Amino acid sequence: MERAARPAVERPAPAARRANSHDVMTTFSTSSELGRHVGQTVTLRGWLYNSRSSGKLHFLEVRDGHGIAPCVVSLRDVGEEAFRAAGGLAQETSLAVTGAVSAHPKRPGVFELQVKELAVIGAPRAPYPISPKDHGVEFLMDHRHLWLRSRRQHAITRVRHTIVKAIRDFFDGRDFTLVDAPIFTPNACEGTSTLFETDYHGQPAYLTQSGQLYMEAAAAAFGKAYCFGPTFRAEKSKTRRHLSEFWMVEPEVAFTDLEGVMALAEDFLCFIVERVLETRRPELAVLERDVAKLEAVKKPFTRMSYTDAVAEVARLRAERTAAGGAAPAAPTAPATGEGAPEAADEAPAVERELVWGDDFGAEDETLLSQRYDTPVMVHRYPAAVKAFYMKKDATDPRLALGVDVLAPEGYGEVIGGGQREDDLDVLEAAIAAHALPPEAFRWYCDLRRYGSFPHGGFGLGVERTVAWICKLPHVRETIPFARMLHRLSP
RNA sequence: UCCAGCUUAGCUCAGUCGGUAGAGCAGGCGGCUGUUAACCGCCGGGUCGCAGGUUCGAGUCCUGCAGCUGGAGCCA
Repeated sequence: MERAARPAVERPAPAARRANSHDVMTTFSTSSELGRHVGQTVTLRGWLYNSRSSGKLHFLEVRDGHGIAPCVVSLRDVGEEAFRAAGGLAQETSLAVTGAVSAHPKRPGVFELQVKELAVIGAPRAPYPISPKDHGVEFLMDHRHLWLRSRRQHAITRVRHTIVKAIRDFFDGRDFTLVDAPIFTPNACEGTSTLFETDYHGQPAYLTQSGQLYMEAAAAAFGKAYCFGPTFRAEKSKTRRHLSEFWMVEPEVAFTDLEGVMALAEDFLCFIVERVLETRRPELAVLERDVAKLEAVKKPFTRMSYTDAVAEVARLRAERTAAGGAAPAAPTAPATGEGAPEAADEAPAVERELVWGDDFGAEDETLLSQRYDTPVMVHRYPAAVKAFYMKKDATDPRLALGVDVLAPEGYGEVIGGGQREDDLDVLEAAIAAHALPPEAFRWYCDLRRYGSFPHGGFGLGVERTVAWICKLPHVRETIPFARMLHRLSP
């Protein structure tokens, strides 16, 4: 689909590089376009991903950023000197190979190059650290700058790209205006989470944990608005679902209610999944993702009140105990050549009874979300466990009009949101009840002071969404350079 | 912060009852005309995380520390 701009060094003359040119030797191509050049001679530039040899034949897998093309070097075609050189190339040598394109004799739909010329652009100065066998998580994360080259990481990153594009297309297509929220904030948006503190010209400032409050201001200005950017949490979380720096998209809509927010979240997730299925089948195949599970993500999603969910969790826990007491299976990815880390066995959690008023634990979310093929929308939580800005349910003031969307297959919360408190007096009382500094929220209260309006929105965590759609065991593989409790480099 | 597990070659791991270090990959050399993490033969490669203890003797047992991994809490 997208085609990268070609750097200047690749340029002979633009006209000579057109795919329809039958001009041999000057047609540059990419591995993903080889099928359009059968019978022609093209040049590929890339890196040696792996090679095998069979006496008078070398098989080079050339990785060019788009895909990996099999290239066959025959002693008969290139002569003894070039043949020997081709056999001695180290992994990740950058090179240019020129040859005729043909269909792969054994793999339908795969095209290979019968090499006539091979030029080394840059030979590695040391053996490439990531060999084609298994590696551990720590080693791979230490070499993240190189790990990105691997087939599996390439596939994940391209799915992430498509998800990010789908997010923008969805909101842009529905007349939302992009309103960027600040990264530096003077105080905790929600007053609860642990934030990263910085020195802002002599006064403390915090890295944002949410753009939501700013989006409420944007909703009053634009009707429908969203922000999309990095978000920071300083909690010392060490789990497969947490990063210190992650990306979040936060739409906010004027004149809507909880039902409207849920309908938007539902359409949004369906749009993202459909887009990935439309454009990233090859990448999902590399990841050995069961696409039937994604194809099942269709409207309507299961909607369940918190009160019903508590009963459901209690039932599921009892069922599990009866079935042998095993903890719910954690999401795992198939182990592949690049050493996909296996999820460790779940430690059985200390099981205290879940009573009405408690928030769900991670295990409860897993239990619930494994139960259904579609995401599950759990709504109307106890107000006591939710943020101060959530609007109370008029029919039961113990409840807040919030919703969490749990992704299927045990992935848990990918969206959190709801309807906001739009009554100035109630909001000011909530700020006082949470012991928050009223002056810091004066501008936020202004939104209710000058033409208040019912409104709501949600936040979607990009990395958790990528992990779910790719069925990855850990969010650290969903972002190019993860920032975690014990990971600040590369 | 708490709980559990792990730490042996560049990488992934094995190492029995406490008796003095082993495989695969990567690297080097050689072989093979359709390989798919190719395969076959040969070669080089070790401060067994660190500190202390028990013992005639510790990779192995004990104590402490460090690092990592997973989980809890918090959350997207």
